[in-house]
Amino acid sequence: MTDRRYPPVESQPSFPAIETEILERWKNDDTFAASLEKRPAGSGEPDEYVFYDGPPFANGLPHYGHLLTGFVKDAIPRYRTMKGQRVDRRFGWDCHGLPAEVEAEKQLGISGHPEVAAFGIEKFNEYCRTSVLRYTNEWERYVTRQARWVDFENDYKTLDLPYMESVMWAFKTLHNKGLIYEGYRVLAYCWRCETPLSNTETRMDDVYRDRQDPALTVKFALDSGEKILAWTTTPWTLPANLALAVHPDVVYAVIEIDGEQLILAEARLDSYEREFGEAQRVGTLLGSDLVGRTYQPLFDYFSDTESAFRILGADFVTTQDGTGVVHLAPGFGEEDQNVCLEAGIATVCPMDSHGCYTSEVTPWAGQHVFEANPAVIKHLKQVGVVVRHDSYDHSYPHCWRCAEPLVYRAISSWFVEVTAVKQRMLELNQQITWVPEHLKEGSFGKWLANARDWSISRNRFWGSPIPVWKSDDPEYPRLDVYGSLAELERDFGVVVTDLHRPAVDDLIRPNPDDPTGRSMMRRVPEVLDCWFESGSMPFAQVHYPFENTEWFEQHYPGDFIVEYIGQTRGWFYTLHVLATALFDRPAFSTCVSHGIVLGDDGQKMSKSLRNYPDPMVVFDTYGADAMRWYLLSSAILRGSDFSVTESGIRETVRQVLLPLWNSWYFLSLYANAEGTSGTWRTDSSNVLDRYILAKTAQMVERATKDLDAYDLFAACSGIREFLDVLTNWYIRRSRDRFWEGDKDAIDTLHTVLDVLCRVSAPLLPLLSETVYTGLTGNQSVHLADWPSASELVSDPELVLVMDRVREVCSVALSIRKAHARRVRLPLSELTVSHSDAQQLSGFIDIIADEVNVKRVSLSHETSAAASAVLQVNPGALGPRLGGRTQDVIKSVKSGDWRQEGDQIFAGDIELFEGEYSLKMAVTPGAASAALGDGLGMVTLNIEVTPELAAEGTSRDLIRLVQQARREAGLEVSDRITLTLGVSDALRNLMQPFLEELSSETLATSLRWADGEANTNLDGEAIFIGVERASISPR
RNA sequence: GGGUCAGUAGCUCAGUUGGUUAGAGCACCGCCUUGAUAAGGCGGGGGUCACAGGUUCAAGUCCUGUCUGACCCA
Repeated sequence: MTDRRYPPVESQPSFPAIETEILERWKNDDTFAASLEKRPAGSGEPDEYVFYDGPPFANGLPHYGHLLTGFVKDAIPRYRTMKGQRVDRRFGWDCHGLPAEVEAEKQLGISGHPEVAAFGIEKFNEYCRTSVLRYTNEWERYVTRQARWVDFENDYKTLDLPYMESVMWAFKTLHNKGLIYEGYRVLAYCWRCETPLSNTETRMDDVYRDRQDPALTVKFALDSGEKILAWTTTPWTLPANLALAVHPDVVYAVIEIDGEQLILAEARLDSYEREFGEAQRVGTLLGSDLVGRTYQPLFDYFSDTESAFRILGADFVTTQDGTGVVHLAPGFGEEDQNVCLEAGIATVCPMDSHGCYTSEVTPWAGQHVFEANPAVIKHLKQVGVVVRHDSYDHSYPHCWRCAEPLVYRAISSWFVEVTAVKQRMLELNQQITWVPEHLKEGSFGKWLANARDWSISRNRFWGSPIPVWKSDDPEYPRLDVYGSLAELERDFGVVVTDLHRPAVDDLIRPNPDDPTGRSMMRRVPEVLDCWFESGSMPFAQVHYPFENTEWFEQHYPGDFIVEYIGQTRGWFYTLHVLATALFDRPAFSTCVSHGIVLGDDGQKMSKSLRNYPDPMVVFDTYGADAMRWYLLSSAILRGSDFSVTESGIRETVRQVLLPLWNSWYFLSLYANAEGTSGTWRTDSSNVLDRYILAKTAQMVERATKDLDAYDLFAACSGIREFLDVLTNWYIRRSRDRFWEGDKDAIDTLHTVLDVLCRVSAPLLPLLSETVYTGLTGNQSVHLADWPSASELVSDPELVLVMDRVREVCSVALSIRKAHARRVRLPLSELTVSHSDAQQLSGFIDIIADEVNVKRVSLSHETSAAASAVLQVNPGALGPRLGGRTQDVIKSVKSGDWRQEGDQIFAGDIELFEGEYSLKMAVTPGAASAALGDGLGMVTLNIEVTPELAAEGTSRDLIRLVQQARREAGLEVSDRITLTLGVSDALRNLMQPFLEELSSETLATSLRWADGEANTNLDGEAIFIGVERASISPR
């Protein structure tokens, strides 16, 4: 067993090469599957941990945002697995939705509803299907390369028939609960493409362009006698006017001209100078005074509309332009519609899908609304209500496909009545843990509180169908909602194998309520918002409730989801809506929400700006673990945005990966030189060993706490700090012991690295795997158990004392620096003066060695080089003294304090135990420095005797020889013959140190000879010759 | 216009229930070290904690307002 050797470890590793090797091994051994099998599913909590994969939309390659989310989606499940829980991870694909259609249209060179219909819905959808799956292989390649373990074979797709059936079930269940209704929703609409546009589409670049429109100011006759002026840039909407809006707080002027009293915002009077320059001001009103007044409609097409033709109050009214009075046509404006709905005014929309007036607007029926503008204006002028007609330049949205100006139009839509469950959603939100925490009551909570009904239908082709069939004859109305394939089969008599259009549209049957047998039941044409589908993921991925009902009950809500912060309005929200409405439960118990990944210039990542390193290049240059650590240790996991820079990734390699690797290299080097390897042991009595084991235990505790809190940022910091202690203290101070093959040291470092690898496994899965498997010979670190601090050493006192030792050394080195005494130059004595100095007694060898002094003295006396300084403790002082606290602090700072026996006075005020401490300050110029707690100090004897100087020179010489060995390319254990060419004086000076020189440099012989000087010692040019000795005893 | 978050060193960010002299990494400068060495250590400069008020014995921290930025909503 003990003759086991570590595998050879490269001193200068290629991390990408190591990573691909591990990935290959995982693939061959199917380590992921093994890690699942090792944790058999039990009865749900607590031996299972439920992770929901938020489906990406894969119509492009993954970018940093996806990779970051993927790293978190991997790290947390790996951690939970090591903690003993089973974590199934199914990959999910979001397949439906507008991006797929847009991509298909682009590739097919067609655009808009009429063209798609002409092309054929079946062919079009078939194209969408292949298009969305085109990138799946690439995605798998990236995800695998980033070392994310996820089940691709058992993935779920929103286009799968079982998935779609579950979505259908959800729709019907909501309908049965009375939470689905059909209504109107105003959307941006392209009359040429005959399609509504989504928010995303109206926010694309180049959508807003300057355009000149007619601007019309018209008079509405109030029933109270005055006329109120409204302004519009869409005169064609005036026939559909149903109300006017004023701002309740705006001041409106009443003016009189030509016997008419006119009302408009006071702030707008100036801009109507031309028309009303002669008018008399006869009154002033607040908007709130006007609210509720009624007026005569301009047209009589909708004159019997209930509650219409009134003045309403609305906050969005401004006095930036127009008259401060807004004409409302609820069918043609979203705000118009909202205000009107609140006032109980129905939505009318006398425009057909081609943008032409319907027959309701009799004179211009069939005419395109834009073309009808002049006719409408002409008519209004004829009836004498036009006050002004001019033109207006403004930025106006255009269709991004066909560049025609858009209109806003009320579209028939299906809604989920979110407002009915809003209260419950807020309550259930209380059960969710949010990271960062402020999201709960912040963005998410506020968003819930203002939730409006959710429009879930889309006038599109590629998606889950709205499962509603309607009678095509209003004489015999009937509406059927379907919730399963079986129901469809029952009514339509065919086996349904595809729920996509057009197959699903072909399901037609006679209306059972129509005795004439003429009317037919036809599906409504819309498809579902794809967010409805992704929100259905927890149950739809397992085909609930048609299958897996028991499984679902045990795995809902999920334990953990993570996505970027924007999903508070997206996936997080739709999950929560459906969970509340369907199951009266939250969908997830913890949600991590990270920020946005930016380019190296702080701007959004942009291919054209080339402001970020290509992920695959980073994988090939630095490796996936470097990228993972870099992202996971950044503030992005605390919700803020974060710039990815190549230098940052390089820095990660230097600060994290290399130290870990170097520690492993170091251990393997010396253990293998000794012909041995380490074993798990925590019982070394060496203080350094005990210290690092205790530090390791603390590191484990902290990492566990941080990972339990999903604080990957903090977990990374803790490990990094530990790496510093490990490499810059433990290993550096223990070099000699390793050189001597000390088994305690080898076993201890072996044990520490074992634990470190396991703690790092979620955060550096590839590197920790290489080290761990090399170290232990075990199959995988990811099959290991998460370490527990109790496996190690608990010795908080030792940790405290050793940390004090490190501080003493650090202070001593700074004194050397201040007095220009290089470390190779031995000094005679270091004195630590501290009331607790004796606790360092077991460590004086370590200190002496580290700071290169002959002797370390411990003293509890205050050194002459220091003077006492009083420090107050305001925390204790404040409660007793109140307002006088500051006086005391001021006195003490100005030196106005004194000690009388046991009593301490600051000014006139006596201070008591606990309210102050007496500390030491160092006299300037002395070779001493205070310790951090101010209760002690370190003094260095900086006198350099000739003996010490000579010894220092000998150390310089040893170092030069070592350098020469290295330059000669010798192995660490090679013996050498050494040739020195120095002056006689120097040779005499070195005489006492020659034995040490030989043993330190493994010189089997030392020859004095001349030679051309090739280096320099203490200002003297000397020659050093190094040759490999022929016999190597090892 | 409203909301959320943020504003701390040249850059990226920590800063725990208010408490003495506000920290880290990077970058810069200087020094040192080297049998882990194309690595590492020590030290230095660099801060009106965005601004203005307020609460308090005491504010980077709590409150109010303003400004700036990001995101969301309108």
